Amino acid sequence: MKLKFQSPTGMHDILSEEQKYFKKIHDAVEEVAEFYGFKRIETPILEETDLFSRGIGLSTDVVKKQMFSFRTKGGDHLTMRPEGTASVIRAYLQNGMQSLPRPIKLWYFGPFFRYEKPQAGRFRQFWQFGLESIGEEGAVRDAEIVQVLYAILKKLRLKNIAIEVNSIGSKCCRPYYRKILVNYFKSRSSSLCANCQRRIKENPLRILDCKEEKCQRIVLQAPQTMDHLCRDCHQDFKEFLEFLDELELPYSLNPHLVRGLDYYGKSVFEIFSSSENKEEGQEEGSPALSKNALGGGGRYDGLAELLSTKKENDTPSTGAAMGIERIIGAMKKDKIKPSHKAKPQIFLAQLGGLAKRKTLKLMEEFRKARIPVLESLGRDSLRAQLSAADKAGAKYTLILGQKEALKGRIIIRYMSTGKQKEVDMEKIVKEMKKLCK
RNA sequence: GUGGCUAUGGUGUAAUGGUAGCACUAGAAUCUGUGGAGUUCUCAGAGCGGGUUCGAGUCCCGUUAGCCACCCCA
Repeated sequence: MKLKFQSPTGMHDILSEEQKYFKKIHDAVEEVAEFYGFKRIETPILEETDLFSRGIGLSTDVVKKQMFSFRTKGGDHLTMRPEGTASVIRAYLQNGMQSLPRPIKLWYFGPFFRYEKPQAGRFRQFWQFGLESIGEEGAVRDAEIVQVLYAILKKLRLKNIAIEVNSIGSKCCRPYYRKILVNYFKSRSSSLCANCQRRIKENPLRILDCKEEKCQRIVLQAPQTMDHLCRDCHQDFKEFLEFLDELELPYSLNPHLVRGLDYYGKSVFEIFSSSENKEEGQEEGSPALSKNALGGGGRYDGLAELLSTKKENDTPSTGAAMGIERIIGAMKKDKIKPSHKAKPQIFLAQLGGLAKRKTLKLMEEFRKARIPVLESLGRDSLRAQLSAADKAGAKYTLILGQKEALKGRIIIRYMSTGKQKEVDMEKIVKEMKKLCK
């Protein structure tokens, strides 16, 4: 098929089938987040490039090679947002939310952009929702975020949700731990994959997350962050786990969990949906259980300060984000159908110019009465209209012909039996309201 | 950024290198005021560019896109 135009690589139209899933997820997020006191915020899709490069970290993949950046005619450097947290903190600072009672709890839902090679569950334009809880420290806020994410997934009836948690320490202990880790890896660098040998310098924490088998073996023996936390961070993490226990959340410790964005510190977590791999056709040796990251988050205490020119008060914050398309993927694997709206049961058919004019007006009356109706105003033959009504699965067809229009009457046709009756035009909306109950 | 697989109407598919066919969908007629079946008709196809060959949907190369894996992440 040759098309003159095609959507850009990794960017897709979201058609009505998919919209049902989006709506279902959006509604679940809205309901749960609002219940927990989060307020909706929507930030621009474009931001100054520096907001991300400073906020997310210059050495991260996201900033180094995944941003859609460009220069405006006026010379500004803008970037299509690759994630939400930096924007939300910018909005917090710009709108003087420092003067609001803490914590400031916000949620968002929208499209994000990363220049990557698309594959399963990974697109260049993708949708996320996120939660940010700004201005209060304490593990209870981290636990609350996890709880809200979990509640949303549960509301969507997802099964097999797993949460992995870790603490990567903060300013006070991470540098020290990093040094120990570097030493450890250096002494064994010959057994690491090429990638990880490079990482020793650039981002040693990420080695913990490497999937190469030989690296995994080294990582197993590596010093763990948890053993090198300062007292503060240790206490904080302990409390975090206690809250999770109390909430009876299905979490497990993953000492190798590190997040890809620089602003994280202390508690971090990721949420997975695992599902049995039972695709049609025989899969060649794929694992019986596939684990899919739906989202993740953690604490980012220093970000507000980093993004501000003034001296900010301490703004300890925590948050998380989840990928909509990935949740949809998990829903499909779990065979969860998005509830679809009841289909309209009424079809309006018309014959002749006068009737056509009246039909358009009649539609408006049905709309005001909140009764959905279908039509086929473009077709003139009654046969074609009835056929369309049938295909649409209408229960009743209202037939307004020239004769009826002149008399101020209209015909109700019961599609299953073929019986018809004529009623006054004025009473039709009321009548149908009764029938459709 | 690296690698693997794939590419035929709107959709799903078929054709030892030799006339691009089928099904569904859509539109219409049969029936100019009455749907569901039948019949008939219509719209509509090789991603793009090269090469091999008398001849390419089929083989080769390139390219683009899609899917998948690595990487990274949501």
